[in-house]
Amino acid sequence: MDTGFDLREHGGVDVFLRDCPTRAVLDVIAGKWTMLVLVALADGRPMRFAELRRRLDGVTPKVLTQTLRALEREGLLTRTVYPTVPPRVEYRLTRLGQEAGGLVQRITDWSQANVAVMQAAREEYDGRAARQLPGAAS
Amino acid sequence: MDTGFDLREHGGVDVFLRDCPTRAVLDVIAGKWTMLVLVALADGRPMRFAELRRRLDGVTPKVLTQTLRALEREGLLTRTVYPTVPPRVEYRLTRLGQEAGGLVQRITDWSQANVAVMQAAREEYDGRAARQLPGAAS
DNA sequence: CCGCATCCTATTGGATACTG
DNA sequence: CAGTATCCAATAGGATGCGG
Repeated sequence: MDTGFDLREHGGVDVFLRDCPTRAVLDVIAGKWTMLVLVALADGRPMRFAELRRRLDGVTPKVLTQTLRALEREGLLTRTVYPTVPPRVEYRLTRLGQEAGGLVQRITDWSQANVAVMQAAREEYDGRAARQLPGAAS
Repeated sequence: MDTGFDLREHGGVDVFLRDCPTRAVLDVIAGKWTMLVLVALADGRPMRFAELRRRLDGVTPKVLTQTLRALEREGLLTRTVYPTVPPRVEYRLTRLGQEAGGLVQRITDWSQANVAVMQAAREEYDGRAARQLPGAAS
């Protein structure tokens, strides 16, 4: 179980070096749709491709597939094909995936609770920027 | 305080529509370095530009600036300039930012605890893929 | 129904050099 | 020290159409 990385060699738990394994995980969940998939499946209930596609409004099939494959590769998701006709494929988070989904859901819950605050911050920031760049027209 | 979005109009709390405000937040923290910045500053201690740059090994000044500005815009970070010479600029998470940082840190902690499992999953997945695409050479 | 193949664009991120 | 400016590369993401 050697991961080829020892935090102690690099001076502490909070150093973010180029080859830190945490980065690999972060890079995966940083995908545009990944966290949404994780939250959608966080409760452990399996879901079919089309259903996921509907819940993630705007995702194209290609990108959804890529996202699902990446999660499968990481061991967070299982893909089960039922050889029926028409074909039926179910996606379900593993135990590990559910843990991740739960953590991500905390973030989405938190952000929903603070949407208004952040929108206000954004507007104030943009307003300040606009005043400092007095622009040409009207 | 109207955000222009009412979840009830769209059929539930767990629908991820194109204009869902949660998406905006997710898009911000999904940046390649954003979560690392959030964790680095999660304890509330301010940090200077160069110090951050050292901790996020590999980040270029341009990208770090972009990341910091995005967080500032969202109201998660404050940028304080001390008009000394040489110049001194401190970055510090707001209360909101610290909350976010705490949540992200749970994810990084979790991923560090499960690095080995995920690496194993990755290798098994890749191995299976290699066996199914029997490749040309040797 | 699931999702791959192809092609294409846009955005992100990086390298390098330079400035207040 | 703390960035900005410029240019460039990578890749993520999207549109469309077909195949099992």
